Amino acid sequence: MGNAGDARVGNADDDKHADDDKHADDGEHAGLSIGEVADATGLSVHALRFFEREALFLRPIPRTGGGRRVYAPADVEWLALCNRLRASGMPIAELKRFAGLVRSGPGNEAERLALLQEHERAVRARIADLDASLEIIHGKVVAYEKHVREGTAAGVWAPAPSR
Amino acid sequence: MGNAGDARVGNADDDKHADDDKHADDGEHAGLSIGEVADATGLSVHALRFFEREALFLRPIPRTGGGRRVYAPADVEWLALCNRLRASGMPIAELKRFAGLVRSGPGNEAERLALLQEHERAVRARIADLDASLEIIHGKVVAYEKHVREGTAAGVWAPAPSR
DNA sequence: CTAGAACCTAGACTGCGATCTAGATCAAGC
DNA sequence: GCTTGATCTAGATCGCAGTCTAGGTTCTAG
Repeated sequence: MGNAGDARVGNADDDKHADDDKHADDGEHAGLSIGEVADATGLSVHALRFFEREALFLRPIPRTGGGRRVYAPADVEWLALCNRLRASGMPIAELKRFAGLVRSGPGNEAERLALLQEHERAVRARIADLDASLEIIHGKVVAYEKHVREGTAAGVWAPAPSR
Repeated sequence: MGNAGDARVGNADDDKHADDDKHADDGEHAGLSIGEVADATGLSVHALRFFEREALFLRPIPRTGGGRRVYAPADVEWLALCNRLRASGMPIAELKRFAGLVRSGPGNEAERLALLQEHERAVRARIADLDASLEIIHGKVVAYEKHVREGTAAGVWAPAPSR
C-alpha cells in the first residue's frame, strides 16, 4: 500500500491526505463507487466508463459481486493527474500511451519522461501562443475603451472594409 | 480607403505594410484570389469558404465575372484578427457575433468592447489554468528526471495502484 | 416487500470546426 | 483548340471527446 502507481511519482505533496476518512461510511475508508469518484474528480460517470473502455486506468477496475465498479483512492489520484494532462491539451491517445507505459511497470521511465517533457514543451508553446494573442486582444480592448470613452473615431469603423 | 473596417482599430502597429507589393503581379496590388488569401492567412481555401458561409467577413466578398472570389488586403487583415481570436479559443459563434457587430457599423462599440473584454478575461483565465497544469506537469518531469538520472525508486511505480 | 436511486452494457448520437468529394466551370499557357 | 490547374457549389464526412439512450440489474430505505 501507499504507492499510488505513478500518480504521485516522488512528489512531495503526497502523504498528507492519507486517510481523512471523510465519509465516515464504513470501517474501510476506501472502495469508492463510480458516483463518488465522479464527484471527487469532476468527471461524469459516463466519462469514467469511457475512460475505462479507453484503457486509461492503471489497472482493471475491480467489481463487486453485483458487477459495480469499486475504485481505490489511488485511482482518484491518477484521475486527478489525467485531468491536469487533459486540461493542458493532451489528447486521449497520448494519455492512453502514458497510462500504458505506467501500467507495464518499471523499465520504461525514460520513455515516460520523454512523453512528459514533450507535453511540457507543448504546454509552454500553447501558453506563449495565448500570450501573443492576448497582447493583440488587449490592444483592441484598450483601443475600444479609448474609443468608447472619448468618442474618437480612430478609424472609420466602416461596415465594409475599404476599396 | 485605408480604413480596414475594424481589423486595425487604433492599433499603432498598422500602416507599415501598406503596399509592399510582394507579388510584383499586376499594377493593382490588391484583388487576391482565394488561394492567395489561403497562403497569406494559413487558412485553407475550404476554411475560407466556410468562413464566408458562416458570415464571418465584414462584407460580402465580391466576385469576378466568372464567379471567383476577389479579396482585398483588408479582408486578410480581418482574417488575421480572426485567427488570433480563434487561436485564443473564441468559438465561431462568438466571432460571428463580433463580425456582425462590426458589420452593422458604428453605434455598438460598447457592445463590441464588452465582447472583447469578456474574451480577454477568458483568455487570461485559460492561461492561468494552463500555468497551474504546467506547474504540476513540470513537477512530474523533474521527478522523472531525478528518477531516471539517479535510479531512485521514490515510489514503487507499480502497474496496479495500491490496496 | 416495494419503490426509487444508483448502477450496468452496448451502442447511437452530439457539437464543433473544419475537411473532403463530386461534378462542373473558369482561366492561362502552349 | 486543348490541357492543366485553380476555383466554384452543395453537401457528405471526419475526428475528437465525450454524452446520452434503451433496457436492464442491484442496492438501500421505508
